[in-house]
Amino acid sequence: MNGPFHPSPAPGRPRQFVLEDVLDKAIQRFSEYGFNGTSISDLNSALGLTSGSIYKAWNDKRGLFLAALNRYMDLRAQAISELLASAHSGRAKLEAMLMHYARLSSEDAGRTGCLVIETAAELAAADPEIAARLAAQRQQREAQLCRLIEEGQQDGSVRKEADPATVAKLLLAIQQGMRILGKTGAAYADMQKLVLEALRLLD
Amino acid sequence: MNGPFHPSPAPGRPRQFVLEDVLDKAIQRFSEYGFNGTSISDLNSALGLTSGSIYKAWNDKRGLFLAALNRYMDLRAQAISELLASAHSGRAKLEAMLMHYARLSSEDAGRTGCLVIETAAELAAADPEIAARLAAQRQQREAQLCRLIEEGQQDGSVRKEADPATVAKLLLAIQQGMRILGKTGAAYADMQKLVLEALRLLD
DNA sequence: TATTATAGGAAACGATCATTTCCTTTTGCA
DNA sequence: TGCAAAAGGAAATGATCGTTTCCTATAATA
Repeated sequence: MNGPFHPSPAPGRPRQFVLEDVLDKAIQRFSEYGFNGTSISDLNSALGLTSGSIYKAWNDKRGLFLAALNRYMDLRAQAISELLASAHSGRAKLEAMLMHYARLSSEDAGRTGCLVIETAAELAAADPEIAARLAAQRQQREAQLCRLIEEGQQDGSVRKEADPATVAKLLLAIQQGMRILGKTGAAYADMQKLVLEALRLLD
Repeated sequence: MNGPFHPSPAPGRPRQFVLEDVLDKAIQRFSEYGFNGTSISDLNSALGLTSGSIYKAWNDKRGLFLAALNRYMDLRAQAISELLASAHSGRAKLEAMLMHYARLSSEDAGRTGCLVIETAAELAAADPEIAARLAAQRQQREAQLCRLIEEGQQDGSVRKEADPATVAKLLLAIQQGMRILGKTGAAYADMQKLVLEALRLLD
């Protein structure tokens, strides 16, 4: 009956913050300092919430982290989708995607880092459930790249001799590698040149 | 007078463990679980040392971590040096180096991960001194790759039109990207194919 | 206006953290 | 054989951790 746009509000006092806004702050904090490097006390100031509110909303610290990780993955996938919509060949889409990563990996955004990579580095060995989540998302990203390469091979913008699955892995490695470079500082101009060089893989 | 090979031992009870052996265990532990994910209690069991011995040898947890990080960097640089010595063109050296990374990034070794990348992801924002150390080591690695590319351009094994500094950054990104792929599981055969594809950047 | 349901938030909880203390053990040397 | 010096190791320290408790505040509803 009640859709999300004319909701009858849940009983009781309504939440006084916007979940998504707080998750964005959590993404920033966890990306820079990691899960274990962020205490609840840190989160109290970073999110502007007391422990009570955090635990009511997400059960525990790990629950908040998972919510932030999921939102991060969603946001990034959505940004890529929009990017791809405005490019009109397999190669143009791959170029747009790589240039997007050049921007993400440069300057301040680069130093903030990628929450997925931070999580893989910090928690893959310690938390099998999170590791499985990361593996699944990587598989999706790899498949997406593979489709774009095949699209490029069909429209003639990508060389036909390339093995799509292998090039997809390689491009994914380049994307993630740029993110690591960004953690210790990368100039946008350098990352752009790097991407232009990487595009030779499609010729 | 006394060289390191016929030392008059330091006064007092001699250390009952080999520093390097313990550091290797610390490298393993920190690579998998990170600095903040490893407690002194964890180290007691992982290293087989009590807290007293750890603190006498390295002052504190961070001191042990820095010693492990330095040893890790040294070991890896040494392995690469040996690899390069047995290759005889710029391209062959770059190929050997990339194939070395394919091995490091695959299977169990890949899941263990790279301590440098783990540290960049976890501590670059929180510890400026460590961040500077990482930036310096990255600069060295980049310069080494750059020299190998230039060597290849001179011996004709690498295309002369490539900008060595840019290709160096790109190869470094590929190496580090492979390491991230390895954290969520990578087959050696796939990483090998990835490297062969990447070598097209040198044509 | 009273009730019910949930959020906000301060304070307290036990557990675990990194580190230190202090005593024992092992070495070289007088 | 006793002393100085440094390592090994158990136990204790204070701080901080994640989490819970409990009370207040704010909403819809009867």
